[in-house]
Amino acid sequence: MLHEALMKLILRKHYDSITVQHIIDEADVGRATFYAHYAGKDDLLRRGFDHFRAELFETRAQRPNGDATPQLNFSSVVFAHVERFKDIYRALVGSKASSIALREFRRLMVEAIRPEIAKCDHPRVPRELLAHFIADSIQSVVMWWVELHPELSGAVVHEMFRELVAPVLAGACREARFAAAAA
Amino acid sequence: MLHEALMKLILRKHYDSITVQHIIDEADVGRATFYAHYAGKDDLLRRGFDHFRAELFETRAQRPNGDATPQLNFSSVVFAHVERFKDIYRALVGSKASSIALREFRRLMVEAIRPEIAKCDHPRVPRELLAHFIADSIQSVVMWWVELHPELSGAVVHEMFRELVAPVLAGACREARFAAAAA
DNA sequence: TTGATACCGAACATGATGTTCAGTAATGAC
DNA sequence: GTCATTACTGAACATCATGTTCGGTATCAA
Repeated sequence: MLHEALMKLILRKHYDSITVQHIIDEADVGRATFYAHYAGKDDLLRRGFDHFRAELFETRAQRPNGDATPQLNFSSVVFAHVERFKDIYRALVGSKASSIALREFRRLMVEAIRPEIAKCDHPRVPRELLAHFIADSIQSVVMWWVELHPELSGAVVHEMFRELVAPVLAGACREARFAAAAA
Repeated sequence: MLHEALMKLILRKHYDSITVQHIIDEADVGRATFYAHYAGKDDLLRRGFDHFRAELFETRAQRPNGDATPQLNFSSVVFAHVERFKDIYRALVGSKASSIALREFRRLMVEAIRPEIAKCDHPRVPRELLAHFIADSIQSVVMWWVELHPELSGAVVHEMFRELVAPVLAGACREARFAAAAA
């Protein structure tokens, strides 16, 4: 209920101007109750990403990536998710909440990418940096999408993402180019 | 004086816990005076980037990029700048201020990159997205650097950045690969 | 019936914000 | 040297969100 209330409010007004009072009014919940569960509105927002995490890794589990080629299976799940909550993301980017939301988003992406590129090895770039780089690549495309071109479909933007990232992977992972083009 | 005071404080304590009172005490300035110049501490932080902008575009002006190949001249200036204020950046990333700092940083990068890739044309990705993508690539490498491996030198990290971005440019810009490798 | 658990909501202390205002210091023109 | 302008001072203030406390209520299970 609290998460839903927060999302409703985010669509209605700027995140920074939302107070705990607004949230509990919207959710029809007592003040003490709120603080019994969450440390504050930022905490509430952060924990909202738990749903996304569950969704993401559930899909990952279904499609295990056995071979050495990074297929970035999860990226389509990510773009589908963002498309679903596009309005929320657009509202979050550009508020002070973005430091929380983007940070959480980034953590998730790195976590999801790490196993994908476990077998890769770039000659001159540490694998950890590569993981962060790809994570931020997703974030980059997503931000451009929701902020400047929300009219585009998830599939189209996803394809642009693949175009941009494929050559990077090609430099680090054997046959990554083909894998990226195929999936 | 106010900018210096804020930087001192950022090194000493977490940005989020810094108040306007702290800043004016440190700078030995009256409260009313502060608000006469800045709308708040976030505004002060934001305007701090004006120095960086000046530095960046001054260098750009000195090294005009006449031909069609994006040399990303400015990127070395960026990494030098970050190295100089590494401690500040590290402190900023991970605070709520990062939404402000990163946003401002990103704007600057996009602004600087746009003319560099003016002559480029990716077959399947809009040029504007490419500009944002490269801007965020810088940000990505910088964040990884200051947050996780601050012991590395700017030159080393800069080289990693080139390695990661070169193949992307190669796909969009004629002879970009060579230009990136040379400069 | 009893105990546990969770929720309510008013009240409160705290602390930061941004504004106001009367008074002071410095700069520059005439 | 005087006057006007401009900028700074610092205390006081109203406002507002925060997070906590506490007595009381509802629900559910043993």
